[in-house]
Amino acid sequence: MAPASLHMGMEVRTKVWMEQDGQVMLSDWRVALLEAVEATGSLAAAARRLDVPYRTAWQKLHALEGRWGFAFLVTESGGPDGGRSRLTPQARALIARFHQVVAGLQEQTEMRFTTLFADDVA
Amino acid sequence: MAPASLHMGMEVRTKVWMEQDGQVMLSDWRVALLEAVEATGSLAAAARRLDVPYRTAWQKLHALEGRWGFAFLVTESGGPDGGRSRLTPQARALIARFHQVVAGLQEQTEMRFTTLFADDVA
DNA sequence: CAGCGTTATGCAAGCCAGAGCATAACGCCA
DNA sequence: TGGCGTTATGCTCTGGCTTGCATAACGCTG
Repeated sequence: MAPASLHMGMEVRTKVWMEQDGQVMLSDWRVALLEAVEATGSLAAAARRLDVPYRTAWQKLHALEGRWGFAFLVTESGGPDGGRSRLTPQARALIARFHQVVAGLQEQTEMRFTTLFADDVA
Repeated sequence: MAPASLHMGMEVRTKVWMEQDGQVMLSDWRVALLEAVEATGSLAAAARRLDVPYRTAWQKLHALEGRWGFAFLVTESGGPDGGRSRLTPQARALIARFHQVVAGLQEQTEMRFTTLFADDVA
C-alpha cells in the first residue's frame, strides 16, 4: 500500500462575510440559515437543521435586520403548524448577490490545496 | 452631490485556514505572525507589530509546533538584543505553499463584491 | 555585577458569544 | 378549552479563549 499520507484528515477551509464598522452584515453561515428557513418554512426547523438553538438563530437574524434596517423574515405565529417564517424579497435578493460574490471560491481554494499538499506536508 | 451610498464602510472579508480534526493547523493570521517574526527577528517584536500580547503569540505558535511535530522557530535568549527568533526552513516552505493556496482569493472576492454591490445595497 | 530585552511558561482573572431556562402571545385542532 | 408548535424576548450562567501578572534563565553591555 501507499505510504500513509501525513495529512490524514487535513483540510482547507474558508469563510466569507460582509461587515460594516466591525459588525457582521452577512456571512456564509447566516446565508445558510436563511436558506434553511426558505427550505423548511420555519425558523425553528431551520435552527434544528443547522443544529443550533432557536435562541441563537433568532438573535443572529434579529441583529441582522436591525443593522440593515429592513425585515428578512415575514413571520406568523399560530396556525396549523404553530406558525411559519418566509423570506422577504429583499432578503432573497441579498442572498443571491452574496452567492455571486463567493461563487467558486471554496472550490478554487480546495483545488489549489489538493495540488500543493498532494502527497506530503511540510 | 450623489445620493449617499447605503454601504458606507461596507466591506467583504475572507478567512482561510487549514485544519485537522477540528484543530487549526495554519491560518492567514498565523502566517502573518510568522512573517512578522521573519521581518523583525523576534517574536516579541512581531507580537507588538500585530498588536497582540506576547503571551498570546507564543501560545499560538507553540500549539502549532506541537500539532505539526516540528519547530517553526529557532530561538536564542540572551545576547545583544536580549534574544531573537528566526524561522526554520520547514516553516518557510509551509508558508510559501500556504500563500500559493490563497493567492488572489481576497482580490477576486473584493472585485466581485465591488461589482455586485457597486451603488446600492439590498 | 546589575540591568535590559528576549524566550519560556504557570496561574489567575476577565471577557463575551453561545446556550439554557422561562414566559407570553398567537391561531389552529381535537 | 386545553394542547401543540411557532414566534418573540428577558435574564442568567457558563465554557473557552484572551489577557495580565509573575517568575526564571539566558547572555551581552555599560
